[in-house]
Amino acid sequence: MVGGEQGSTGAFGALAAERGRLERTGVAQRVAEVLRDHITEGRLAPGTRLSEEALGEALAVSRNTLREAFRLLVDQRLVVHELNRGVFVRILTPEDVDDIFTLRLALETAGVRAAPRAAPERLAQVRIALAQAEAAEGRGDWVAVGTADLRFHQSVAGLAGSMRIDDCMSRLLAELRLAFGAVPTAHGLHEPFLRRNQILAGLLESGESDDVEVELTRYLDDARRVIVTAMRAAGPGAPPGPGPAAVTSERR
Amino acid sequence: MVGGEQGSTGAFGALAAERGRLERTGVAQRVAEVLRDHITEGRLAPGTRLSEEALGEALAVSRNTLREAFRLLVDQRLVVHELNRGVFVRILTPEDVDDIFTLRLALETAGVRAAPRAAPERLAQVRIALAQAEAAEGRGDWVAVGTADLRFHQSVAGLAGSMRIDDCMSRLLAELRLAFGAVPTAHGLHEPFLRRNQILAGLLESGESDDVEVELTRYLDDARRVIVTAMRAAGPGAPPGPGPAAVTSERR
DNA sequence: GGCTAGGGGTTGTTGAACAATCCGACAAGA
DNA sequence: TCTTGTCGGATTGTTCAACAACCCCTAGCC
Repeated sequence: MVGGEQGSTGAFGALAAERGRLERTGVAQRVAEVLRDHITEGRLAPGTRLSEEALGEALAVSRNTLREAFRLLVDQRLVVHELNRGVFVRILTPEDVDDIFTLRLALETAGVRAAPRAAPERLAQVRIALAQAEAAEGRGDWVAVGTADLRFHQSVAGLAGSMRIDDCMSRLLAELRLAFGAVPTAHGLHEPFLRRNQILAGLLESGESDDVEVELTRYLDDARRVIVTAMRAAGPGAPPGPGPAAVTSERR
Repeated sequence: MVGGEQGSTGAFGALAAERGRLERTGVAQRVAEVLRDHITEGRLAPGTRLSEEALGEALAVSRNTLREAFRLLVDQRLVVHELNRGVFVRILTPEDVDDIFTLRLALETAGVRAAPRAAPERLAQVRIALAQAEAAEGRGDWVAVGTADLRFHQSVAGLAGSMRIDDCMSRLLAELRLAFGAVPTAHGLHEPFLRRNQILAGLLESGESDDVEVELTRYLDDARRVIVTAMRAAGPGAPPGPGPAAVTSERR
């Protein structure tokens, strides 16, 4: 997430890929990660207010550090900041989901278009994600299927070989996770899309660029529709997660 | 930039659109704007180190507020933050420019694809930007031509009608401005691309979707090549701007 | 020459304080 | 009853000062 490397891969190019892991993180970044996990896992319901004082005490960090963490989360669109009112866990509207899928289509299309010229590692990533999804399906672990599904699409966009596209995409998918709180993670929801992921992958390997594109467009269109209708059905005011968050108060 | 409105336009729907204007801005945001302008106009050369102490004194804001502003600039990728080392004005490598154009192609392609279904205001924006560029050309104001050119492409991507695509795109173009410091703003540079903007617009109006796409691809490919070669020619260590920045020290 | 230890300077983090702002509640008036 | 004005509590915005942690550079050592 830091991003500003100007690369000079020395003789240890293989190690260079691991750079990001030892990138030392300040307290603020770690706080942001904790909050991000809580949000994307639905433990902090959308609309929840994140009080500086309460959270600062709960996490044992100063207000200033917490505010720094908030800025990172605002950057990822997981929370919104309103002047003199504080920060709130983002509420995704159906219109947001619509918008997200528009951008998603653009990014993934860029990926499949570049597929014939893509680096072998990138294609491998696609296969790996698909395999993970299938394995999770075998175990009946549907939340893992969901994760693998996101990773699959992340790597499809990754075929473009562009750092910025990767970035955009992961940001987008994190945001999309916010909507998953509204749609129950069920068998029937993921199963058909897993099949279509396999179809997509197959088309990708066979190099039928145009076919992949039309299938991808249909795929995303259907997925969008499923999520939007699920959101509309669940309706506002009914975030299904059991709300154990005592640290924070609701939005008005 | 705040973004989290969930609309309930009452009887004053017309006014609701103006909401964003009274969105008050904190000191940090204004500081960030000042710095952004200085950077994009080349008054702060890439690689310049932005010392918290020096800048805080120069702008008469506290270190904490300044750090808040830095976060916003990091978000826009205009500066990079290195832990325990500080923030530096971003140095764009040719690889970065390459990457930027990959994403740019994806976004603008999304725009032209949606052109047939685009809202009339969006199409109007394209025409306006083009007209502005032509007017600036008539005046011989080549920096204005450059600005209008960016706005033109921004509105092309805008045809997709997606808030997030607009966002991505403006972010991208701000970043691209960083590279413009390395390429002299000259007649010969902009003039051919202005012509091709006109061609693009013409194709857009006539609805020849496929033709627009291939022309756009060629266009961006050429533009990328021009900028990259210009950067390579200027080479590292020769940022052409006269460096009046006494507030800050160079990077090592 | 190459390596280690130390020092100067910068950033990271904290805590406290005050000002600005928002929100809800209460009261006064039509 | 409904609207409007005003007040007070609570939260955020901003600043300041201090210390710890860290990086880079240099001096000295082998």
